[in-house]
Order: sequence, then C-alpha cells, then structure tokens
Amino acid sequence: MGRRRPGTPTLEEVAARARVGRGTVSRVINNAAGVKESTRRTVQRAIEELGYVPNLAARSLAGRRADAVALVMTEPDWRQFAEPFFSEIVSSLGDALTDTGIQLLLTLVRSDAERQRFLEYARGGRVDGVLLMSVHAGDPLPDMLAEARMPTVLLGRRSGDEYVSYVDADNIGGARSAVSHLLQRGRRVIATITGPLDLYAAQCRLRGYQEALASAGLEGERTRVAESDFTAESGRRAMAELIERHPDIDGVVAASDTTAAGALEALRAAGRRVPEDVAVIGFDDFPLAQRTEPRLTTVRQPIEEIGRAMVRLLLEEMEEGAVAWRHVILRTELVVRDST
Amino acid sequence: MGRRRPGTPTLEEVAARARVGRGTVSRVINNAAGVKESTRRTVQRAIEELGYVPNLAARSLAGRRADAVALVMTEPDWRQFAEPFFSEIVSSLGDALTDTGIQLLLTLVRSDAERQRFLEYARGGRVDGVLLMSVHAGDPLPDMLAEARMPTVLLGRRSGDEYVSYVDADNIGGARSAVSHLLQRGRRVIATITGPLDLYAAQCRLRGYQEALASAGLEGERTRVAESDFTAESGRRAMAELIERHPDIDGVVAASDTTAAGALEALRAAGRRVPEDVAVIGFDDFPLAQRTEPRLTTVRQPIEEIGRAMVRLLLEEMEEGAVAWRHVILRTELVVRDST
DNA sequence: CCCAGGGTTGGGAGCGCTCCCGACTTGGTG
DNA sequence: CACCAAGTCGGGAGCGCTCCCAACCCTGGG
Repeated sequence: MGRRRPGTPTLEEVAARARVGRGTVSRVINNAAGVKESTRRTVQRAIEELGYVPNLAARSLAGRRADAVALVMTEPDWRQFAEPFFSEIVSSLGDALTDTGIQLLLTLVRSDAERQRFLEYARGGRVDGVLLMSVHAGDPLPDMLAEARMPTVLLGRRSGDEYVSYVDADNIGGARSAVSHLLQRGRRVIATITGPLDLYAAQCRLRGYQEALASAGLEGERTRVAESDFTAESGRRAMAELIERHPDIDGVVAASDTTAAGALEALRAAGRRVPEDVAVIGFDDFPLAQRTEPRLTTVRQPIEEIGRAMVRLLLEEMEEGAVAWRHVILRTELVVRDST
Repeated sequence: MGRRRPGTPTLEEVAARARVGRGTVSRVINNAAGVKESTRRTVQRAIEELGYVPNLAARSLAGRRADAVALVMTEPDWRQFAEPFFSEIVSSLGDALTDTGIQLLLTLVRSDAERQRFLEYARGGRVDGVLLMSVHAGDPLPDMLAEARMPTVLLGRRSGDEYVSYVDADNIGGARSAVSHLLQRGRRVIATITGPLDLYAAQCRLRGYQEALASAGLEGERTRVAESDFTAESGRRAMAELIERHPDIDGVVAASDTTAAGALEALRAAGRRVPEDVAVIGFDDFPLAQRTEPRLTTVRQPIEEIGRAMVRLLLEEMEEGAVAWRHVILRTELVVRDST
C-alpha cells in the first residue's frame, strides 16, 4: 500500500526560510490577525517560493475539524440521480458553501456496505457535517448519524421526523394551490399523478390535492390518482391510464415537471388539447417547464433557498454541536404559464 | 469556528482496556498478521465496548495516505450531469472500488474558485488520486494535477493528451461500424448528429462517420452534419434541421442514445417511419435504448469496463507514484435492435 | 529615563495514529 | 536441559499542524 506522494514542504520549512517561528507562518496561512504587514509579506514570499500547501491531515488532527461536508445520496435507484432536481440542488448547495472555505463532497450510498463505509468515513472525522437528500422511509442512516452525534440536515423530511433537522418545501400547500387554481379555471374533474409514495414529499403532495378537493366540496375519487416515479416515462404511462379510466378528466396535477412533461405527451397522443380540453400543472419549476409545449404552469420550489437554508442549518449545528433540531418549511409559489 | 465533535475514544484507550499495547490494537484494526487469535478477540471486544472508530486524520498523517479518491466533474454546464452517462459511470466506478477500502468522493468544479479550492484539497493530501470526467479542451486542471504529481486518470482523452493516463472507448471505430451497418442495410444518404465538438469524443465519432463514408466511396457532405449537446431536446432540433435540409435522408448516426431518442421524436413528428424511411443508430447503449419506440440500434460503450479500467490505472499510479502514463482504448460493439 | 500595556513573535505540548525495532514467548531440537 | 527461530507484543519516534502562553518589542505618558 505504498500510497505516499513525494515530499511536500512543511510549515516548519517555510518558517525556517522566512526566519520566523512556526506560529507566525500558521497565522499567515490562516489569515489570523496579529501579524505585522512586513512579516506577513516575507512569509507569503517563502510560501510561494517553496510552493507550500498545508497538509490537511495534520490540520484536521490538530484543529479537530475537516472543513468539509458530505452530501449523501441514498437513492437505492441511483438513476434518479439523473433527474434535474438533484443537479439543481447540488448546484445551489455549492453556491451556498462558496465562501465558507468548506469543501462539498458528494457520496453515493447504494448498499449496506457502502452505508457502513461512509459511516466510518464520517465518524472518522473526514467531514464535519452531513446533508442527506432523498431519504426514503426506512433508511437507517439518519439515525446512525444522530447516534454518532454528527451534525445532519435532511432535504425533505420523512413522516414523523422530529429529532433531526430538515429543510422542506410546503408540499401540501403547493398541491392545494395547484388544485385551487384549476378549480378557479372552472375545472371539475381533476386527477393527480403522484410521485413514489414511499417518499414523504410525494405523500404530502397527494394529501394537498385531496384536501383541496375536499374543502371545495368535491369528491376525491381514488381512481383519479395514479402513481409515477418522477420520470417522464412513468408520467406518460400514468396519464394514459387516467384518461382511459376517466375520459372526462379536465385537469391534472402532476408531482413534478418531468412527470407533467410525460403527461403532456400522453395527452397529445390521445388527441386532447392542453389547456383547452385538459389543464396540466407541474411541480418544481425546472427550466424544463418553460420548454414544454405548451409551457407549463407549475408550483415553484425555491431550490436556491432550500440549498441556502440547508447550509445555514448545518453550519449552525456544526457550531454548537447538534444540541437542537431545526426545521424549515419553505413556501411554494404558483407560476402560471400556458398549460392551464 | 468551534467545529469539534465530542470526544471519541482513542486507540490508546482501547489498548488500555484490552491490556495490550498500541501496536497490537493497530494491527487488529488493520487486519494485519501476527496477532494471536485470542488477543485479537480481546481487542475486538474492547473496540466494540468503547465504540471505537479510528481517527482518519491521524491515520492519514501517520500513514501518508487518505484512502480516498476524487471523481471530478468539470462540466462548465453542470446540467450535463443529469445525463445518464454520468450516473452509469459513477455507478461502475463505485463498483470497481468496492473492495479496495477506498472512498469515492464526487466533486464539482464549476469555476476557477472551485478549481483552486479542489486543488488545495487534493494537494493537501485528502485524496490519493483523481479521476476526471468530461474534460473539455482548454481545461487546465489535468496539468495542474500533473504538476502536483497527483495520480490522475482521465475518462476520454483530449486531442494530443499523451502525458496523462486515460481510458477511452474506440469512438472512431464505433462510429465507423455504425455507418457500415447502415450501408449494409442499403442506406445511402446518411447524416450524423454530433455531440458538442469541443469534446474530443464527439470529434472522434464525427471522424469515424466521415472515414466510413469516404472509404465506401460516398461523398461526406458537410451539410449532413448537425451538432447537438447530447440532450434529447438538442437531438430533436438537430434532426428537424437535417430533414429540412435533406428530405432524402435515409440513415442517421447520433452521438448518443439520448440524442437519438430526440431524433426519433423529430422523425415521428415529421411523419417519417423508423426504420422503414429512416434508420437511426444511437451511441452508448444506455437502458434508454431499449425503451424507445422502436428500440434503438446502438453502439455499445463498455461502461462497466471503462470504470474498472480507470480504477485499475489509478491504483497502479498510486502504487508507483505516477512515473508512467497509461492509455487504454476499449473496443465498442454494435448492438442491433429495431431502429435499423 | 522608567514603566505600563498593547502589538508581535517563538516554540512547547499535544492531536491520534503507523512504523518499526527490540524484547519477550513459545515450542521444537540437539 | 540449553539453545534457537518463529511467532507475538510493547512502545518510542515521529507525521505536520494548531493552540496557547510566555517572552519580547515597541510606543507614549509620567
């Protein structure tokens, strides 16, 4: 296992070259106050001349921190990763971390072995905190991290998750507003295409749909609900199924823009006009929503804010050492375009 | 910056509890030989009772290795990440690393600042090697890593890349075989939809297309070439454009399955039957290729082997300290389905 | 000219582990 | 029963950094 790399200059060597003490060099590289400007410059020159780079293992060991956080994807079906939601979130997290000096590391956890390995990595101190996305109902990872007292923030809660911090969008409210909008537009036979129902977010959106119908005095029929897995393909299938069961459908609330895009195709194939015959609403407001034909009315999730909030909560937990749990629910917003 | 976590037991404490020396405990946790079975069990019990987890920073510092490698995505347009190619590769790399005890970390490099930060991370010794995917022509990262003597393996070479290790598929050969196949099927007006041409892989596929046409004595017309960015949407657009320019097209070689899927839609929209009027060939052989209508004939890239080869090369470089460059070109394979 | 007090600086004491050498146990041999 | 090699073990010497306290340097007021 000879994995060592060629000798890099050490802090001590920089100190010798600049004719100062170790402490001074340390202060300079950490931008700490209390160093005379002239000294700082001397040290900086020595650093450049030697091409010095701090050894992060030593820094971690002495400083008891890693300056890195992990974003874990536990998606058992890792292909979901290809959905735009992931890349949008990852991007926003990256942005939110930009000037904290913290490195964002993505890791896959696709099996028990990988979960175990990651846990050792985290407990071993290679990261200071963990962001978890797309956590399914039975996943033990959050509890394991909690037990290890590792600061953790979930994206999207699971039902009953109180003893862990999370950031989530107001899925129920979003779905309600989608249905209300359709009702206002005079639609009366409204169906929904849900996401995978082992995801709490998908359950919430379904609940919002049902509640809105109920409070409008309309019967929420079970048969007007079809499940998808958030992909366009499954959206198409679900829509086809719904039309067949209920030819009189005049409105659909989809669980994501991707799903809605699939639904649009199915409607076109069935000869239904959108929005004239059937109005369609998506969820997420991804760039995709503006490129469909017609452009999609959709419930906007504030992805940018979600990322920022996750990072903020995580930093807070890291600061205080996970003594409290924080929950943030972000408001959604209906974006009306041409499909309703 | 109080980022420290609560006190974890140390190796020394385990040793004390098991009434052995530090060295013995170290041997046990590293599964080294030369420990009596009974001693090993005693130590193991102590480890469990204390819930001991090795401090990886200390291990790195003393052992001069990180037991981690990074997979860097330098895609300036990070949304490409959502393409299936990425998740397939990531999956195969994960598999290839499973029993090496090495943690795979994905990192995004979307800007100069992020590139700099990653470089410090890598040079600081947090990873033992770097895998680079989707490297565009002008990207300075490979050279920077080489200068730091960091073991590095590229996925897909860039033109003229000799002084860096890489793994690539035989893109030229793959494209040639696609064209040959169409010629055999009696097609004579063959177009191509390329990938983004600043990617060497896309250039190679284009070259293969041109060479195959030339050696069949057919004129390779420039106007039968349309560029895409590997997305379905751009494939659709490119195809529409091609049909307009050349209504007599009877064969198309697309630069990826996703692009081909887009092309299929455009053909359908234009009332062309596949394969009767126009034969279509994809590239990659993703699961998608079997779900299109009709199922796609495609040039298979051996993703699994690519991942394994990348890991193998990287491990070799890590072992010897980047003293040589290795190049592996993997054969592609034509998979004939219903679209030709 | 002396001294207080703030601004700088040096370097000891770890952080928790691996490496490795020397020492101690065995059990078999002569 | 002495002796030796192989099998086990203990613990010193770092790895390169941060933290922190003591020591030093000035400056200005008394």
